Amino acid sequence: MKKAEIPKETVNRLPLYLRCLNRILLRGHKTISSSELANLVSMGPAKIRKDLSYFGKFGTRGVGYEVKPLIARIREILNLDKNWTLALVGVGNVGSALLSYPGFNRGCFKFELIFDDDPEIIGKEISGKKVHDSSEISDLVKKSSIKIGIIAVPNEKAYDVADQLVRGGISGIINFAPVYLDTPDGVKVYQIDLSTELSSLTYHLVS
Amino acid sequence: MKKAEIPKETVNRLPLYLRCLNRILLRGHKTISSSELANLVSMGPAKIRKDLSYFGKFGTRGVGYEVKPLIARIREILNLDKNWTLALVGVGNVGSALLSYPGFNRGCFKFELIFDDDPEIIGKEISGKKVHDSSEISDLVKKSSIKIGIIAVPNEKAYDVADQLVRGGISGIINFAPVYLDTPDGVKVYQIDLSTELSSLTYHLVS
DNA sequence: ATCAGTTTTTGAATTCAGTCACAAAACTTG
DNA sequence: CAAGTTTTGTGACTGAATTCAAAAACTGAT
Repeated sequence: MKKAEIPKETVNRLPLYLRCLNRILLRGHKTISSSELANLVSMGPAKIRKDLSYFGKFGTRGVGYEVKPLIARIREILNLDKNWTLALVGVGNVGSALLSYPGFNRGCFKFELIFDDDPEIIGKEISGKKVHDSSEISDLVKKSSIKIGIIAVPNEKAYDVADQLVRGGISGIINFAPVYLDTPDGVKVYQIDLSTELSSLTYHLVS
Repeated sequence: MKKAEIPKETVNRLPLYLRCLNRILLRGHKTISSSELANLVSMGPAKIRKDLSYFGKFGTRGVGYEVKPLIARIREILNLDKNWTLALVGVGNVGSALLSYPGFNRGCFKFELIFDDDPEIIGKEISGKKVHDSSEISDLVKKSSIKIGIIAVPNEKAYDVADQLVRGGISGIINFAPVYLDTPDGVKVYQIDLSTELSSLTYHLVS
């Protein structure tokens, strides 16, 4: 596994680069230099060069980086060249927002199973998928090959949902409920919490 | 400004501590030790002590930290003891989710102005606030004392909205559109991007 | 072909964050 | 009040990430 050598901070920046490179490509540029890219993401060019150097030699000196192969390589490193199916739990405001979210990295993410516990919604179709009862989470997930679950339910219910997802054999969770989930070692949790983001912002905003 | 000495990683963790401490307080605990808190957030206790030590001596040795004063102090450091009013642009799925988001740090965040460009929605009331036309953003924001704007519109429109917010005199933006906004120096942008989070996750999920 | 101008590559130097380990402090118990 | 226990606070250490700078490689022009 060569991966282990790539610093985690670098990995965290890759999706950011990817987003910029895709836009660059759309604009028709074939190459980009580290300092151009650095400008676009408000960083130092040296950091970008170092980051990219961790997984091979991409640039040609005097010219810059070829956009297309660079995109392909980053997607490969992040495993975005594979197809990922998702289970979504909770079709409230957040859940619906996710379902209608347009740019899921060029279709490599797809919602496969959708759950809710509202009898009004269960059985209906949303985005062409039938909504299942939340009590069936572990069963249905187990039968599928889904590796990622997304939790978009009220706080109190998040614990139980996480538990069911884990029992269904999930290996990654994205949790929109602002509570801390205690999961076994093999299961990675990503917490997305608006008030946390807001707090980081207010710290910096006072003159 | 003493702030400058606090490592940014520490600041990033404060909201996390805050969330846990609030829950601890609800459970009726008056004090908490660094190792108890460490367990709750899956970290080493030393890191927590170090973090807290950056802004004063809080704990009493042999006992731990008093929860209430600690919460108060963290809220103060993050400037959460002040009232923050927000401008929300875009009342689609994401926008609605935000409006109905319950725990905005004990009411220190409040949506004051709401905008959209859909004639069907403009003029209507949502959460007790009238929805204004997006073309009025810079004017209305300028007249208000709002410092934070939230962008929850489709990608292409995000640039223009950001521009208007900046002209309205905003100093922080939270952007849910997965595009990079180029703002003047005084304006801080926080990017929230689901596919970025997902990508960080997929990197780690392959055996 | 050579030179000037760019821009990557890469190891070294620096800065920053995290861990460790222990002294000092406060509380508890007899 | 003294001995024992717990837990903080912190300086020294270790390791990771970032920046720096010298060397190498490409382009285009003369």
